[in-house]
Parts: sequence; structure tokens; C-alpha cells
Amino acid sequence: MKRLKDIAQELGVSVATVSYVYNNKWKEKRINEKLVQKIKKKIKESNYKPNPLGLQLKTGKTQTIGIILGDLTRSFNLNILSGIEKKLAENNYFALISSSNLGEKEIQHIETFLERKIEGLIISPQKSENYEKLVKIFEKSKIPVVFVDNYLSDKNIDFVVSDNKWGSFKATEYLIKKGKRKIAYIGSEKNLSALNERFDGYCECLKKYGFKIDERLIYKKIEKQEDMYEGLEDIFKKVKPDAIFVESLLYFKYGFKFFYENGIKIPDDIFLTGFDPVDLNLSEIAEVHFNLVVKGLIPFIEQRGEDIGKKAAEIILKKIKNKNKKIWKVFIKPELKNFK
Amino acid sequence: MKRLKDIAQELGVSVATVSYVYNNKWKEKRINEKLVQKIKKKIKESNYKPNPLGLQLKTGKTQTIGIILGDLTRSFNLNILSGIEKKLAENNYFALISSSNLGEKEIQHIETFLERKIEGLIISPQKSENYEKLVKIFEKSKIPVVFVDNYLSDKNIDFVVSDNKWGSFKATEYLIKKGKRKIAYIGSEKNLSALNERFDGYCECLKKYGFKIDERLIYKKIEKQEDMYEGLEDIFKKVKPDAIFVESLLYFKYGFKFFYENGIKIPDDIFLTGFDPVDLNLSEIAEVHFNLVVKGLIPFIEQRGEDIGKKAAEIILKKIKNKNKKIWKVFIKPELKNFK
DNA sequence: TTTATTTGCTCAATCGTTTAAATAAATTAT
DNA sequence: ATAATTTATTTAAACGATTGAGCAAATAAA
Repeated sequence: MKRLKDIAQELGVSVATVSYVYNNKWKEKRINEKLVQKIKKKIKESNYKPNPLGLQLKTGKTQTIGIILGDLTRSFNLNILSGIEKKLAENNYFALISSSNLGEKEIQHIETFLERKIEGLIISPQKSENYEKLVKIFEKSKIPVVFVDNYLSDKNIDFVVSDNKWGSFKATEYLIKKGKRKIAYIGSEKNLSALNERFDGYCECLKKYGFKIDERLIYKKIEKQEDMYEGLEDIFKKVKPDAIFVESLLYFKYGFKFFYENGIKIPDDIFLTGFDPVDLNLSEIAEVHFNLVVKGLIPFIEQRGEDIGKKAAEIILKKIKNKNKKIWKVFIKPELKNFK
Repeated sequence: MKRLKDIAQELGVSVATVSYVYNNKWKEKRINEKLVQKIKKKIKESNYKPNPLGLQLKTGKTQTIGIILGDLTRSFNLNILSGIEKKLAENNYFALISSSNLGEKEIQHIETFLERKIEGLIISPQKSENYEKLVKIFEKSKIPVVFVDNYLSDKNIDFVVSDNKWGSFKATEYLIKKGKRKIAYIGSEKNLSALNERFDGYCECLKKYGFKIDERLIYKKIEKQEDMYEGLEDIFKKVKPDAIFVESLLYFKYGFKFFYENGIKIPDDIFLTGFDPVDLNLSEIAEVHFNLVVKGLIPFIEQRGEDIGKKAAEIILKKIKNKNKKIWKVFIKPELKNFK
């Protein structure tokens, strides 16, 4: 690879001159137009690209953005990543990626990132317990940070998230319009904005249509996939719902087990909907010796991961370049799939 | 962040001295033991970490490995990535990741990687058409390269792959021992080592048990998921198999559609097995208006992605450090799941 | 003609490290 | 007492870029 120095030598000029030409600063530096052309030609011929290391050391800019997302086997996260990458690549930026599967190593990852001089950070926080610490680190580091998927309502930090409230409102409304009257809600207790707002949307919709919220239909104690079974058991023991809204259908596996064992058919006996596409690993569900009967489509709310990622990257790049103080709060409407 | 210079100033010594101490070279440099202790203490106190940019520029080492894998929504690839990351992190190395979804941008990605001064490359080639070009680039770049998933038998390039032949031999043997006599093979035509060796394993096993290979039972023209339907149709038209070995069950979706529409039950009417876990997106399969009946477990061959990734990272690191010329050719036996 | 200004380019410091070579002081050998 | 050696540390160049300041030479103004 040729260095600035090599090109300068070949043309018998100084390194500085070549640098000015390469960086389009020859006008203010009043380099002779003819020389400029000569240098430009040589630069092109030798396919010169500045050594990023020299450049980085000098400017302190690494053209690198740190990315910390949750479980990448979840396609939503992967889509976010893909969106981020595309946008960054367009702008000659790079992604340094760490998946903080359980939010446990978030802090540690960030510190390594900072050592590596990332210019910005896109993070999807997975554990609300870490929030305080995270925010402190961000404030100290002074690099732009954009949250995705979840955000902190009481802090002035940019974010790009799904319009979760809108999505669950719409889904609930859909169920109501289908004539459903006993709509159960199953979710977790994690204190994450995305999940809280899904519940809010459900409640608001019920209220709007004049239904009151029935505590017997609500189960918000899901911690691991297996709990889905218990959750349904718990609700059905108290009152038989005619529809179920699930915080995330992604891991509904054990819900189907419950349906199967109790002879509950979709959609004849119950309407099922929720966020995220159902994802069944057949080799796994087969473990429960399964007869799965599904007729027709399961409606679900699909989040636009790629758009979220793109937008987040766009914001980070803007903040790096302009250093303006505007705080972006972006909600991206998810898609309603199979709602008919 | 403190620099070497700061520490040196605070102690009234030169930068070099501190550097020698930090890098454990004070013995050969005969730095006074007491001073060494003082400096070490200060280093610890101020939590000094060398600025990677300065270090990188000086040494030319970026502590970064380029990773190019195929479709990351495929959990196998994700597992490889996860394995690589773990190993690299243990050794203070970083991963620069690019997923070359269709192998189209492989070349371009590699060139950007090289500009960024990666010290090594782990790649899972997705298109045999690119092989020649790839190999040329590698030879020119002189950085260590390790292939995963697929390899080039005629080149001397390290690789870590599943023992695909062993896996399909075992699976075929399993079917034979279950009394199956008409075992179909469904696969693609891509010229990739992993896929070729799966077919080899199938053939070898049949031969070993004294069966001859029946062309009517073999369909190797799968290009996209939908082709699975046609493939089965094609085979069943000629001769009704009692078992099917599928190159990868991951996208068997349309196979189930065929079974459903023709009233074929697993495992009563047919035995199904192959590489990779079946992955059904229920929201998608519902599109074909599905009644899926699965009784019991579907046996499948699960590749040890994480182990492959770890091993590949290990090899890369070794090659970077030792510069030895040994070529590693590692086959990792996959796991036989639900074979009973 | 002298002075001021513009033009056109080079010098040299800088970023944070590493490391060969130089140097000074202390010790040992002659 | 002088020279040679060992010990302990510093100096300075280098990696590859950027960039403010500096310096001639050419041109314009006085």
C-alpha cells in the first residue's frame, strides 16, 4: 500500500501538499491548479487510500461505532443490526459488535469499546437495572449514544424504537372488532419501555371501547419460555378468554403445548395475536410430543427492525458530524401482519 | 485517559522507562527494581491502558480479525460467530464482522477489511465461483486465513468444518437400521464441500450396507425453499421412499406442505432426517393453510457451530503469534440429536 | 526602487506508542 | 589512577497521517 510519502517523493513535492490535495483543501491552501491535477492523477493511479491507523491517531476518529444488542438469534435484533450496518457502510463507518446476551456484560463491553475509541454507541438495553450505570458512563464519555428497542423516558437520550403502544392498541382493537370480549394479556415483568408500552396500548384500547380491565385475564410473570404454560393455565383456571394478546409470540412454544393438551384450537376456540412472528423449532416442539393444528394465519405485529437500525445509524452519524444537541425521539410504527 | 507521558511526568522519569515496565521488558533493560515497583504501582493506580491507536500505528497490529459469514439468521452461522467472539475476547482481540449474505459482496468486504489492517480473516465461503479470486487476494495479503463451514480441497488453506460425511453416514446408517430400504436424498447443486460431503456420506453408507444407489431417489436441484415441494413430488412420482435424508432441514417448510397435501404422516408413513434443526416460522407456514401433524421427535444432525468458531479463532491467533506454516484441517463431528 | 501583498509550497510539530542507540554514573579491572 | 565494564536511564526516530506556521518567489502597491 502506498503512503502519502511515496506519492510525494515520486512527484518531488512535500507530503503536506499531497495531503492538502487529497483532502480537497488545495483551494484555501492555494496550491497551483496544474500541480493539483498532477497530484490527483497520481493519487488515482496509485489507488491511494490513507492508512486508517495514521489517520485515526492523528484525528482521534476511528470511524467506528459500537453496537450492543441483545440476543442475535432473535431476528428483530438481527434486522436492527443489518439496518445499522448498511447505513454505516454507506458512510464509510464500521460497526464493532458485541451481543450482550443477558445484559450482564453490557458495562464491560462498553468500556472496551471506549478504549477502542468508538465514536458513537448504539445500544439496546436489556436490563433496567443497568440503566443508572450506563447513563453515567455515557455522560462521562461524551460520545453520542442512541438507544434502540428500549428507551429511558426520564433521560434526555436519543432513541429509535417501535411504536409499541400503537401496535398493541391496534391489535387489541382488531380483536375487539372481531367480537372478542375476553381478551387476555400475557407478558413479563421486566421494566423495559417496549414491554410497558405494549401493556399500556392494550389497556388504553380496552378503555376506549368501554371495557374494563379484568385482572383475571392478565398474567405478567413470564420469565422463561416454560412459564407460558403456567400463565395460560392460570388464566384459564379463572376465566376462559376468547382471545390472547402475547407480549412476544417469539417464544410461544409452550403456549402451543398448553393449547394442544387442552384441545384448544386456533382460531376456532381462541384468537391468538401479539408482537413478533411465532418461531417454532420443530425439533424442539417435537420434544413435547406434539400435534399442532393451526388453521389459517396467525396475526402478529412485526417490528421494522431494519428501519430502526437505519434510523439509529443515521442519527449517530448526524450527531458525530454536526455535534448539535437535538435529542431524537423516534417511534417507528410496526407492521400489522395477517390482520384481516 | 492517562497516557504513558502523564505517568512518566508524574514520576519524573522518561516515557521509555514506563513503557519498558508496562511491557515487562525492564529485566533486559535493567531498570532498577525499586523504580520498577514504583512505576508498576502508579500504572495500576491510574488504571493505565495503552491507547490502541498509538499502539496500532506503531506496531501495525490492530488486534482485529475480519469475519465473513453467510446468512446470520441461520443459527449455525450465528453459533460460529459466537464461538469466534468468545475466543477472540479472551485474547483481547476484536471481530470486525460482515455478513456476505449471498457471497456477492465477499470480495468487496475483504478489501475494506484489509484497508482496515485486519490481522487475520475467518471466512465461510458461500459461492464456489468466488474461490479463485479469494485465494488470490489471500495470497497477496499474506495474512492468515481460516475457512469455516466449507473448504477448498485442492488448496493449502486452513479450515474448520463439520465432519459432514460422518454425519450423513451415521444418519443414513440409522435409517437402514430402522429397516428403511428406500432412502431418498434431497439436496442442492451448489458446489460446496459441506454439501458434497453429505452426499458422499449417504452414498458410502448405502454401498457399505450393500444397497445400490437408486437415481430415482435422488433429487439434487434445490435452489430456493419452494423447490423442496417439487423435489418431493419428483421423487414420489417415480418411487415411494420410506425415508428421506435432507441436506438441510432448516428450510424444509415446503416439504411439510407436500406431506400435508398428500396425507403423508411422520413417522408413520415416512422417516425424515437431515442436517440442521427444522425451523418453522409458524406465521409463514400458516400461509399454506396448514395442518401439521408431527408425532415424536425428528432426528437431525446438529453442527457444533460454537466449537467450530472457537477452533477457528484459536488457529488464527496461533498463526498470528507463531507465524508457523502448519496447515490445520479440522473436522468436528456434529451431534446426532434424537437418534433413538 | 522599496515595501506590501499574494501566491505556492514546505517545515515541523503532533497524536501515543515502541525500541535501538546514546549517555551518564557507578562499579570493577588493570 | 586510569581504563573497561556494567548498570540505569534517557534520547530520539519511527509508524502515517494532519495542519498551523513559515518562507521564498512573484506580483502589486507606494
